[in-house]
Amino acid sequence: MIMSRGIEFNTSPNPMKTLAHKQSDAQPVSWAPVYQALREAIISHQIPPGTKLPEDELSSIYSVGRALIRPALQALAHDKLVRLEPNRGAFVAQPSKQEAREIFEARALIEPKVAALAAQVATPAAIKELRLHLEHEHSATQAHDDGAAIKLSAGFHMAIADIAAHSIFASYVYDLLSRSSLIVALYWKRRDATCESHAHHALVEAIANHKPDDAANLMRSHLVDLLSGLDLELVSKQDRTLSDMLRK
Amino acid sequence: MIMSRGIEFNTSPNPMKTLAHKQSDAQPVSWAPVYQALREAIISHQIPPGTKLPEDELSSIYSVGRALIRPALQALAHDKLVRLEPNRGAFVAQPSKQEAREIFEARALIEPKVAALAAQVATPAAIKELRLHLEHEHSATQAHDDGAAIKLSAGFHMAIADIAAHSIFASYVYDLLSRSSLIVALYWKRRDATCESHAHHALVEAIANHKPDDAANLMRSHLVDLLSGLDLELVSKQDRTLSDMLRK
DNA sequence: TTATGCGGTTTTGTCTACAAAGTTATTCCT
DNA sequence: AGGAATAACTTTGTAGACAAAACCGCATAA
Repeated sequence: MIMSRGIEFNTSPNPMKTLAHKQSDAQPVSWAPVYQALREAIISHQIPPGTKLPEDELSSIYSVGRALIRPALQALAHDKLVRLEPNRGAFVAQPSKQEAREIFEARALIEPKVAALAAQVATPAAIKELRLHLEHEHSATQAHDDGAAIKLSAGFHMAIADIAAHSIFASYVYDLLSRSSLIVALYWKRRDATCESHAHHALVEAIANHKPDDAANLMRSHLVDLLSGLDLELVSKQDRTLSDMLRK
Repeated sequence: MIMSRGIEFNTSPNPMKTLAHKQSDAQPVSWAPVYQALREAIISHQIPPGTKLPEDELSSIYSVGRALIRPALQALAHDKLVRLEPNRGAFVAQPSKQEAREIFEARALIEPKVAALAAQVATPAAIKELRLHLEHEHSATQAHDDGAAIKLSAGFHMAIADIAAHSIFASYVYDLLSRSSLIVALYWKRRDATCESHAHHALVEAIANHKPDDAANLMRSHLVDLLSGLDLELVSKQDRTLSDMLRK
């Protein structure tokens, strides 16, 4: 078993349990471990955007045949986490600034609605778990563990989507969050990530007190804050592709 | 070339042009013709929900190797149009009533926003095309061509999403519309589809006059109308799975 | 008569090999 | 010396074959 780069996966009976949060479209297929491992590695910034993902390299890393690598890459391509170029191979996606803006616009529409739903149906147990999540975030931020902080921040939003118990919205939130992770890797400019925890704290209170409107508004402003931490000033699409070509 | 069931596809340079409306995530891969043909067949109710899709049958129908069938089925599974059961095969998806409700809730959130966006940015050319679309719908309804009417009705919503020029929202609308097609196949109770064209007409006017709020409200009420045409009264999830087992 | 166990058949899952396309480096010509 | 064409190499795309799992029918026993 070759296990380089520190990427690991187990072949337990239910391989989808690998992730911290349950996957909305969990299909118990055999290439799931590869998919999950790669997805985790991309989302947690272990593999930077633009990295080439050669099939036989992955094949030897995970010690499975290429037949299991291909569907995993295809699934990641459908998630827009990798870009498949015919006869060229797979690369970790690099969302354009335009895409980044649109993703955050979509989040600004969907996540407030999800937060309101969560505030309506949250059980005491769910709220307790949410507070626990907040604790973890806080300790990760204090320990300056950037990787864990990023993952936990996304996990907080996923947890709210789980509470809302709406499979469609949840899958969209998962989709947008994973792509947001790529956006953060590319366009994050502010290094002081302290501003977030206060917003999360207020959100938990609104949800715990069953105030849907407050939760929605807090989520909306929180997303505006997040967006303001990105460097997305206008560049024309032509410039973007030109610089792409020059850089490459 | 074996072409049964009337399903056809061409292998033109850009196989994605087969569909009436451009696909948001158009990847110029070789299995695209199979994917498009199957997707079209499912959406247009040529293949009813629950139908098994054996790999080698599809392989002989489209006269391609199974290696091209598998990724196509996988992509359709990601779209939630087919369900992949390990070691069992692929089946056309059968959304539960719960899923159906959630899908229409998602549409009720996203499509009004998209309609408002379209009303803001619609060009005269786009409006003209929208009116043309309306004409086609009208003639299909008058000719009692149910299949065409269903497809054109969805096409109208897709056209609005195209005008809005927001790739994320557009892909979500496409996703929700294709799944709505399955829902209609399963749960449609009203056979008089005449009510729709008036709502579409009013929507076009709101978009043409650049009134985003009106467009959003019209879209919202239109979706409520559509939902009321479905038979989705409560059945407990336990009952649902039980009846599933009995029926199968 | 009904239920259970066994075996054949069908269908999916995976691997290996070959073909095609792309990329890179080298060489030759200007 | 610089640029273009060509050749070698690398990587992906596709087909075929084999193995494993599930399904169906039949026989046998309670």
